[in-house]
Amino acid sequence: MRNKEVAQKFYELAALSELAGENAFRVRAYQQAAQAIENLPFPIEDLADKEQLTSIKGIGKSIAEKIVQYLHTGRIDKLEELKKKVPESLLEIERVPGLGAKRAKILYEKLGIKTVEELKKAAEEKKIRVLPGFGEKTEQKIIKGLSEMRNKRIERVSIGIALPLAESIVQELKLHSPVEKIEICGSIRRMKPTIGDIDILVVSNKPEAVMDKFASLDVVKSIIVKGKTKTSILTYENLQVDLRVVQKESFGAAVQYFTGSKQHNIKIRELAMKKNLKVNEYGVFDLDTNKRIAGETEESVYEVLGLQWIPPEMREDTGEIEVAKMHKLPRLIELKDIKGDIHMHTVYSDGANTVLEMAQRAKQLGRKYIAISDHAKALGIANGLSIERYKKEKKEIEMVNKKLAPFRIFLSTELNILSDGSLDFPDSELTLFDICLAGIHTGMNQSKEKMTERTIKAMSHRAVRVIVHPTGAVINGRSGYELDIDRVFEAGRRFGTAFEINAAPERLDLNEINARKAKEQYGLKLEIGTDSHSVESLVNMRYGVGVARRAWLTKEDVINALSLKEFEKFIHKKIID
DNA sequence: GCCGTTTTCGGCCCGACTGTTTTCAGTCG
Repeated sequence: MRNKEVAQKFYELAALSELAGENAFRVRAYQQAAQAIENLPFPIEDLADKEQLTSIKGIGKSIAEKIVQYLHTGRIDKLEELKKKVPESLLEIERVPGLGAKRAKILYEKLGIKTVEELKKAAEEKKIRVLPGFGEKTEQKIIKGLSEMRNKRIERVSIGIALPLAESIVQELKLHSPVEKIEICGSIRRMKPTIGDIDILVVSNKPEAVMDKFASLDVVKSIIVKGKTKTSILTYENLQVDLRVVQKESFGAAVQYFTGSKQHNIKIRELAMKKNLKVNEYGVFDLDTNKRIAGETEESVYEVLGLQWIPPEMREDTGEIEVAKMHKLPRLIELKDIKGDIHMHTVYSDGANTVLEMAQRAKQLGRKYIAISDHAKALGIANGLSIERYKKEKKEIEMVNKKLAPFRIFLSTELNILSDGSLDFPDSELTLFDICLAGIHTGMNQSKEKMTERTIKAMSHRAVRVIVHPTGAVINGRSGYELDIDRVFEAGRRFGTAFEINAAPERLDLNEINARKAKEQYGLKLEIGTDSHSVESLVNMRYGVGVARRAWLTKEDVINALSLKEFEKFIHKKIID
């Protein structure tokens, strides 16, 4: 699958075209094509082979040709031409705050500046202020921007960090400042696995007091700007938090606007235009009368556009607007639909808490059942269990079950899919377990063919019901095993295997694209598990549910949303038949 | 360069802010 790689080329093409001063709409076309390719749920090579690239929205004849050329030859003529016209290193100059394509171009043409080093030198020698469209302030801003770039973080922050931080800020403001309404927006509200910055909206009759409180919170490392309607701060995690005060009658429109995604909002505004309406962060306006016709609530914004209210997690312009037009959006799974958590560890292997402690906390969180799935013996590093130790654990579970009934604990195991696809124990011994999970923990660098084969072989064991963290991807870390996910899903359909959405915020694997594909293209069931190694992580379920919602899943798609009774039926099915 | 329940040509999302101008371009989200 080369989608990411191809998309990258078109982002590059867009950026260089812009620097070369090409038609702005062509630049946008390249960007949109890049985004469309990035979000494809299947390899772009497949469509290229079938000569159906233009069936993708945003890809026409010209871009299709470029894709084909790139896939076959590894190059795009147009891109090479552009590179001759404008140095690639200008892309870095564009990233300096305050500079964009236009100014980078002027700097290059008038002063021959190609690198950030040259830029710094020219700014310090006061050579920039005399250029057309530049001035002393811009020059100062460049110098400041260059020094800030150096200590700026490069990666986005995990939602596991950003969401609790945002919640604590909201909590403080609610308790200690005069807020009437408050809402976390942006990518956090959409439950994206990684977050660039935090956006919070507030309605208040004393905005200054809210701003003052916000700017003096303990989490604030520095204040970026503090104005009447907007204050931006930097936290110690180097995360920017923007707080905006809006009018009550515009709150819904502002929440909609600042929730995004950008692509979703562009589509929304295009749709509005066709209806002779205008959507902005203040409301929806009739273009003839210039009157506001909606905006106090988010629902009203969607309603006047003839749309069903769209859950934030779906707002990525991947078809949600079209479905909302027909009022046929699925009823997405919610945290409260989750009845069990079947992936967690105890002190028996590498966990920090006992069976009883894990069970009590899970029960407190509203789960009706859990499965303890300690590591199996091949994972020595995690104190993996022998069959004898699992038998001991089983006795303990039986005792705790009596104590906590009707809450129910199942004995599970996280088996290792060994390098040849075999498991830690022979099938005859796997009957000890109520349900078996299996995952790859070693030999992650095998070829795509081998990784795919061993995963499928593991799935063929009748006791194995769930493949955990199926692609091995880690957020901001490794990108996942080489794996033919389509073959794995196809086999999953044959064997009745469920696939995990690992809810640990550093994993979130399957991701939304694969989870959605598993459901829509293969009709598979998913499992959402916290993979908890302590009682504290059991609350991570919400991140997994976030991914599930981004994948358009309903509670019917998720096995641990089954009631205790139904779940028991599920786990016995394969072993008995 | 793409696209069409008004269009195969003429459009293509919106507003704030800043700094540079003397009415606006560039950048940003």
